Amino acid sequence: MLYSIGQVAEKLNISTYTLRYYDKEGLLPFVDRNESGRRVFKDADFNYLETISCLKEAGLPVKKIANFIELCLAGDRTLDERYEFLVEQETDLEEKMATLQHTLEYLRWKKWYYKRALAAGTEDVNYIPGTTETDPTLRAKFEAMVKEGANSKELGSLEK
Amino acid sequence: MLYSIGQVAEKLNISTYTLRYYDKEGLLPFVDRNESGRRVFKDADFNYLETISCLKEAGLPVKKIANFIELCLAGDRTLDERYEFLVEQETDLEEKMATLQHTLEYLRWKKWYYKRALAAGTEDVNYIPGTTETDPTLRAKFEAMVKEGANSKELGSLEK
DNA sequence: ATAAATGTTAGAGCTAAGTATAAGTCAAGC
DNA sequence: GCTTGACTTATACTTAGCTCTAACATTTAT
Repeated sequence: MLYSIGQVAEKLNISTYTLRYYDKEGLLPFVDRNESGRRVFKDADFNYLETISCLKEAGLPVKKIANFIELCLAGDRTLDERYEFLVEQETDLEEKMATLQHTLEYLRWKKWYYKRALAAGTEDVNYIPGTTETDPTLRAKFEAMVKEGANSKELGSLEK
Repeated sequence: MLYSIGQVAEKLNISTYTLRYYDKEGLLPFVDRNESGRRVFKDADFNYLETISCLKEAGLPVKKIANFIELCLAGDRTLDERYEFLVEQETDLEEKMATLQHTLEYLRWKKWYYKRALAAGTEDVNYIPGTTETDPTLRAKFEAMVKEGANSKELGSLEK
């Protein structure tokens, strides 16, 4: 089964512009051309396209992805390099997810903060009396509540 | 306690250029100026700066963050809007983390794929014999191995 | 009191990742 | 045989988020 650039674009939900851009940047050296110079994608190419999409999702710049694809086409002598590359990406992504987890916890704490303020009708309930600074004991209270109430009614009341 | 733009930049590990850029984009309307027009940050501002950094971490564009900061300065009448904003960001981030989890799983699968290839000295062990296409039963084998071997020696052998 | 450091603004420049345009080629349907 | 639509290349434009420069002011240390 063979595919034109337009068909691939549609399948992957990206534009033909993007695909040509990727090709120019060296992400698609495996794509064949027909007699009149048009790109012809084959089924096997979708494996590469999946890898490209995954590495993009992981946040890698196009040049690094091009690099990896190059290694893939270079044959068995680059197997170890490819493995090390993946180990590195795994580590980076794990770190990224850990910081996103902290970000998420911050958002939840702020949600709780505003829920409290909404209940009182004013943000003042979260401030040190007489100031406009957040009561520094408040976050600890929130954390305690999350900890004990995980999966219970306590947490349920945090949700919508 | 008061801080110059340079001191804040150092604390936050960002450049003064970036801070001025943020100010220009409306992220820092709470920052005061002294008689000669220089920015003067106060302790209370670090709460906002923490929020800004969190929202950046979550991947929000600068304009949306400026929007939220504006709501914060508008007083209690925007409490509900701020709460809804946070709910939306929480949802978006949860979705983002779910797709990153898939990405991570793909990276681990590929790591396993290359570990197999390395052990054999050639990628051919992963192909349908005679072709250059990946054996389609392979990923299921990997998934099964992950599932049963979670936290055991099986998984340990996947690591370095 | 003078040099060095730090600040100010306006505006130019840079990088990444597309996105669009122009001018042309090619294959299919009427 | 001619129009339509999908393709080709090269090149220009766009957006986001900085990053830097220039020209000038102010503050700090010697």
